[in-house]
Amino acid sequence: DKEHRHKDHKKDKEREKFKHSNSEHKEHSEKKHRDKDKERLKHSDSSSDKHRQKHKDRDKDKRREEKVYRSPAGIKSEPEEDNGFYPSPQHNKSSRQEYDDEDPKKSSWNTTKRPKRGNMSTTKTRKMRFITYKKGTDGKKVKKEEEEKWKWWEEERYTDGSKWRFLEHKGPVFAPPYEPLPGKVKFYYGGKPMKLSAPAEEVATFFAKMLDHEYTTKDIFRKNFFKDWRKVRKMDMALGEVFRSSETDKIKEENERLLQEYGFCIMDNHKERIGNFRIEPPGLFRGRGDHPKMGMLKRRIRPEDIIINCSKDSKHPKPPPGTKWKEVRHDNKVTWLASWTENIQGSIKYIMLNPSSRIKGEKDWQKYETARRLKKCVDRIRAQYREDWKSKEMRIRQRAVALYFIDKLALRAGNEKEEGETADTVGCCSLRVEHIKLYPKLDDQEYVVEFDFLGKDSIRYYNKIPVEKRVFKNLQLFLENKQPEDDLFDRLNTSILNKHLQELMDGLTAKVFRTYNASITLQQQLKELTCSDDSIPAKILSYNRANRAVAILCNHQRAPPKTFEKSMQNLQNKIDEKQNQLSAARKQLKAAKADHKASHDDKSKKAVEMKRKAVQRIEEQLMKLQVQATDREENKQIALGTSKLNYLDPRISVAWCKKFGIPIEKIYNKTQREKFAWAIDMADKDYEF
DNA sequence: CGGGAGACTTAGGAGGCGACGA
DNA sequence: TCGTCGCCTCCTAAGTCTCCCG
Repeated sequence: DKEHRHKDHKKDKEREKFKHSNSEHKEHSEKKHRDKDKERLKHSDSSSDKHRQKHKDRDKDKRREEKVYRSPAGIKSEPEEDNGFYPSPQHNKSSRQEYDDEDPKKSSWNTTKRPKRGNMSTTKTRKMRFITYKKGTDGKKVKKEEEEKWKWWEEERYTDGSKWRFLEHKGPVFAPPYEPLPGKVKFYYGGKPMKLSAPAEEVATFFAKMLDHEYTTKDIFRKNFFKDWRKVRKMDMALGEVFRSSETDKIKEENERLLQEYGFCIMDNHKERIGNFRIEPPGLFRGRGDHPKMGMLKRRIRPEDIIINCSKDSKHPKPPPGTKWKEVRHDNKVTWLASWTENIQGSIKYIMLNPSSRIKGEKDWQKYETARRLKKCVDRIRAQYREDWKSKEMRIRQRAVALYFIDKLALRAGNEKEEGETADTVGCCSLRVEHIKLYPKLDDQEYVVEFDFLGKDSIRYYNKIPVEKRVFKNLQLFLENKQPEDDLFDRLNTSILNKHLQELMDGLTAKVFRTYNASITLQQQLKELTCSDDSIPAKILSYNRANRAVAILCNHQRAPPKTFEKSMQNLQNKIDEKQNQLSAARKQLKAAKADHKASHDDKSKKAVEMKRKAVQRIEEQLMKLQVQATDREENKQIALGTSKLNYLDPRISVAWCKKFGIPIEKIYNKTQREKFAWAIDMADKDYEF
């Protein structure tokens, strides 16, 4: 249970094992510190203002002016063009821009310099073959399924900030309405049966569904739930038994049919998959970590809550019979198809496209191009922040130390959060005094900083790292005259930091460092770990290890699988068994040898050879099992998926596969291959991040 | 300039499903 | 054939960052 994580001491201890002072690879040579940090920098009014309680009124309905954009004609059938095979590194490169331009100023992702996206309807559609493997009907045969995929990455992009010209979709799928329990099922309160209205009953079932979950034992959860449930029951009394049961039964649609009907949209002449076309069903809010709002009722979303976004000349989606949309707008400066305001935090939720879509893919690609531009100037930036450690100004020193952490430890930026609205988690800029400990000497290391805080999703970050003396002295200075709950960087926030970064490099923000460091680490690790004469499984193990190095750097953790101990035990049993087999085989070999010594005949010689081979085979099998066990153990609390999906430039992996003859399916599953189609198509074996 | 709304990315868990071995 | 286990998909929370308004 995740929210126990930071409280459960044992688990924390376990986690600690996997965290170590990583990131040494980014250590740069340090000049001798002449600066004795003599000048004392004041931070008189330090931490006061950042701790103010903030209030806000989220319910204000600030409806913006409706923006209208003219769109060109609708869907046209895509021209058939067969160019290339899958994967196809040999596409016509001349037809697209080069993105790895040497001069960052000229980079094609620089918004102002971006080449124009032509009129989409005149652009010839480029396609690639996308192959998926499926089981045939006989259950055995593997069927190759080829599909033509649009190569959006070979087309020009919009330069005017618009995201599309034409957008048509069918709107979201609503959660099926509540079906009341049969009359004989009764609700008992204080031992007495009690009649509940359908809405009250529904909310009661939300709780009931979670009964075997840890959540329901939590005080805050129960309190929040009961408070909201009571509201529902009060409403019943006022309104009587009015429950919208109009569209009850016919909702049991086939999932596939629903997907086919609502799962796609037409954007700029192309059919694209929608990411989340289902509206989130009502239920009890499950926050992560120690969330003050856990257990609150997440209310049902109705058509009247939904804002639809589509192009004016498209066939607008129809609301369910007897209902209306909140609004239909035509804003092509955004990518979402529908949105609504959620009632727990008052934030907006969106329906957007799948990661395989052009609109997401372009953005993803752009993200890695920005990170690659950082690669070109990271030395300069590092030199600069090291220089800034000596600044006379407190704010500059804080900025420089924070940036150093973000770079070295891949910490998140750390926006300020509203107190009491969410779990108490922090990132770099929002670190508090209580989150770090300084050790001038620890074991055999000097100037060690110990980090211990809850980050995103209340995942604990624990790390002890030696830092440079100047950083250490600065930290001591920042800590002066502060309480544990005061901000470590009281003169800094993410907005200040990002503004500074923007000046250092166009498009640079704090999170670019995470992307950059993750990708460069993968590339380095792959270079280091891959042996060209290893077998394919051994190479894949190396890949996973490189991936794991990144996951550790980014602190991507998971709860150990529930069955972990058991499956580990099973594996261990297998290993033991193999070991027995091995010693048996060895004995037999010995016997055969003795036999051969005695008889010296051909038959016994053959027997010796046989036994020798058997021993060898078993040794190999044992080795394999042991490697598997190590791999699994190492991966116990590490989640590889997040970095693979969000931080690692897929072209590095693709290049690696091509270079070593690894089938791409070994490292990317179908979904991932769809998301990274652009990279699979364009990266050749020599790609350098 | 600060605060908040808005848009979009990043995140781990639940649950389903299929491969595989007993 | 059955049970186990690990992978995949879906889900939605929780971040980052930008923009706009007063």
